[in-house]
Amino acid sequence: MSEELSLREIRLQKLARMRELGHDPFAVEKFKRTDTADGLIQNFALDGGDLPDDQVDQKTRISFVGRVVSYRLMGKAGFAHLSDGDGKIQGYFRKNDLGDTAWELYNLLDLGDHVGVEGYLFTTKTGEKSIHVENLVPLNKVLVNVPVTYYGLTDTEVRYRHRHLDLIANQDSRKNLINRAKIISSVRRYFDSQEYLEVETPLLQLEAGGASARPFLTRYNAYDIDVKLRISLELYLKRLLCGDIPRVYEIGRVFRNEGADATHNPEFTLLEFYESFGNLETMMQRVEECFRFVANEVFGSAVVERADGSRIDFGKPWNRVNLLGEIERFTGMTAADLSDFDVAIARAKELDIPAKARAAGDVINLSEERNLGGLIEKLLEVFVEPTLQEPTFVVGYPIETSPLAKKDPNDPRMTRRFEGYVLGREICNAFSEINDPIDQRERFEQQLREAAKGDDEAHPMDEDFLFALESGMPPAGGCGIGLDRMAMLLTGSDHIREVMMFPFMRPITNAPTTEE
RNA sequence: GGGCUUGUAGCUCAGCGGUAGAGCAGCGGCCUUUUAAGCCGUUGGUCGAGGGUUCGAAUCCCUCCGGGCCCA
Repeated sequence: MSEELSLREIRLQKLARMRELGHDPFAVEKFKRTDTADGLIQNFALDGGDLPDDQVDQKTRISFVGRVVSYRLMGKAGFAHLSDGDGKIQGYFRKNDLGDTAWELYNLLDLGDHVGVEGYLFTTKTGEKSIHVENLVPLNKVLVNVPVTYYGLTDTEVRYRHRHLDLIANQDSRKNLINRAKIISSVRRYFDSQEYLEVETPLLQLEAGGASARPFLTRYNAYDIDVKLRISLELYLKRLLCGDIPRVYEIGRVFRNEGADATHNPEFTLLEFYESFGNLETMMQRVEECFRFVANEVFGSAVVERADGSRIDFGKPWNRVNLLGEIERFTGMTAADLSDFDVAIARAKELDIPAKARAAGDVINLSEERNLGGLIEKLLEVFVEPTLQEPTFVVGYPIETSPLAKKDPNDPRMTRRFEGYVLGREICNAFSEINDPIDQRERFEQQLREAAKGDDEAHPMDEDFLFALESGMPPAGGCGIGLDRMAMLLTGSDHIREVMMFPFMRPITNAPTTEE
């Protein structure tokens, strides 16, 4: 073979030679495998199978399919490790046992090719459980280098842009991403087991509501109208409560037109669930049960041990604290101090809150705060959130930032809303849902006033939703959980991209070569 | 949006003003139980892109394009 040939050309020639030999890899449609790699290794041990070579049970023939991840040719015999993704097992190939054709096929293999093998199990001189291959069937031919080397693939950009390579090369990535899928499947099983109905609601909406975020805009040509991609699931799910579906949930993609960082991707997977005749305490129980259920199902224990060695116990109830109480505890600002915006700002200056924020490694600029609710949430974020390492529900959120939550009957400034925190990170948001259509309309009107003042994340008016409330919605609790963040929490991942198969990546404009 | 950091062979990385390197992968040999096989030989690079400084730039400077971390 000419040495000037590219890697691709060399492999195409090998492919051509395989076809000459009557073994076109791409013509093969199926290959029956009897075992997985992990299964073979385990059964091997169960059989007491570490037999010396002369006692090998040649009757137990097995077939296996895998990708070539190592290749050692030694004259007229050779080895190759075959991976089925989750595990790998070594194959031993001998010219005398394979015959001339299969032996040449073995010689034509490259790292990354898929092959089917048939043979029997044996243990090598050095003690590795292996397949003594008697028949070899190439199942494809890779045309580029596949990163199956000892060094693996560490370039994060390549890992995210070409996830299949990451899945081949990195067992840790593979495990995280598979666990993410299992977590979501387990969440679904939990709600199914609790008589919740799983539904799907529209992604294309005329007004994107249910959360504070800017939507993506798109165009519906047939109707000649602008539409928006949803930013939450909330309003349609509550319309189903109005339709007397008492327990309903959706796991779906939502889209928020904002920056991407370690905890944000422009599209992410949201779980929202609503339960008629329940309130925020009901939601707390659901969250506790759901995390316990998922931890047990996916990780085999209510105590989750994360990759970084830390442990979280979902077996016990979450801590419950009052938002204003915690702010007073960590800042000295009392509920009375936080009863009026101007009073609060003056008191914050007295207590030198900005300096305390700097001491905590954060920033509070009092002149940037526009209303009491915003200030309260800022204080929470800077002084309280970092302290919430154990699973904790923080109860009682300001009315200005909670336009869909019922008022607290004991404090008109606050709502019957909580957020759940673990390891200092917000993990869920829940409340007793407003079912008073008059109250809800007033809240929306207040949001319109905020929008007029320049808040581009203020909630839009939604007459169809209000009509549903006027038709009668039972009292209900509702809760949202970002499942990507839940997966980060449970797998110990520090970046949202580690638990999303295909995170959004900025396009490459000066197109570098991705092959050759 | 701001700061720091990073981009060199298919992969993992070194080189940081003086003729682009190593290991692995690839290609040609030898080798019928190897283990990141070994031995001999060998191919492979617009050093992310563009501009500047310099006798000379992967290296120093500027802009841009990606990635990561921190902050907003």
